[in-house]
Amino acid sequence: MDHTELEDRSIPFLMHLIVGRVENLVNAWARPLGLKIEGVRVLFRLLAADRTVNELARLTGVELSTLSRLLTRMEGMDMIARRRDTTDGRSVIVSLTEKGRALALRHQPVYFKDYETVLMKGFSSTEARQLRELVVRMLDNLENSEVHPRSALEDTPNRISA
Amino acid sequence: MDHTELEDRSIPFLMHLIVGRVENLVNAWARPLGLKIEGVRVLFRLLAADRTVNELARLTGVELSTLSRLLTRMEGMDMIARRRDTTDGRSVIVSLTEKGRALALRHQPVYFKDYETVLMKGFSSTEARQLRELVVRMLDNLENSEVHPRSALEDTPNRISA
DNA sequence: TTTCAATAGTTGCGTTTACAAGTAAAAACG
DNA sequence: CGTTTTTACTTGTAAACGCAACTATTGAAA
Repeated sequence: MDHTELEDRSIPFLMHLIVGRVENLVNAWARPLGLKIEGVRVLFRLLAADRTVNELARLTGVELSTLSRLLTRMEGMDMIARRRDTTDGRSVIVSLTEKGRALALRHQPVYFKDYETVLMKGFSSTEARQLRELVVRMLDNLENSEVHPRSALEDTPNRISA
Repeated sequence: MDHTELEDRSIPFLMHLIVGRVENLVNAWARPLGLKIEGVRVLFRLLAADRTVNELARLTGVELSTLSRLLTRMEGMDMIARRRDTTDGRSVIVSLTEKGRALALRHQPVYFKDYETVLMKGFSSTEARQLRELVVRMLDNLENSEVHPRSALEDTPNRISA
């Protein structure tokens, strides 16, 4: 697709396209492992430390119920293990199995570099730095603006039937 | 969530978070209309011109079968109409109904501005321009790099059982 | 032509998703 | 303490997703 054809050149839409394509690439890459991008994120995240399900959800951006079922699958593939926290019986601690750790260790170094490399090909180090800064600020904006844009209804004088 | 906690500050992941949050906001905004973000995109896109299903898919980034079913729903809500192309019997031309056009016209001006405004709050015009340029270049990189990063399997000396 | 291939769109189907409801443990309250 | 609320996670359910298979039309090949 030639994006120059796109009339909608808004930042959110362009970013949507970029993210979608990266996810497709990563999903294809991770298919032989039986994972999709969320699973890959979980795997790599657990390299740094064991995590509760809640922490994992927060850190990977995966919805909680989705994550719970993903963990069940990854458990079945012997990549991760769940154990109940002994000090807080509500929490479940997720950790890598030996197999999961080997997998993560083997692929992590390549993974992050590869995708950022493709994405930011031809970027000067200054541009790369600027981009990262701007992206972080956008995320800040989203999190600090508790005030949502007005809804389609508030915006609408006469009610539209669903 | 405080993104400063995130260890993974890679551009793809940060963009993933941003896009996800924007989609949630837009979905909430569009719920009273019976639409989600893809439907909103279709609606606004059709303001400029009638389109075939294929064109719409390409222009909105929605997968074809998903789009087909979305169109059926939007047809049921009397927002769009489908008619077969008389010059090419394979194509279906999608257009706005009167109701759909009114809806799109009412909301479009507000919509784009609102979300870009939230996202890029506090950005100087220079920063905004830089961001747009960098984003477009990332999209270019994805589309020109036909060479995918090597797959997890090629990368893996000993095969991992699925 | 007749046949074969390519394009456009829809639908069948198994998987995944997200919201909400459910279970269970801990914390807060009185 | 007993009661209520909050927190952590899982599961039920209906809807949505994407791949692949299918139908139909057009284009190319021989």
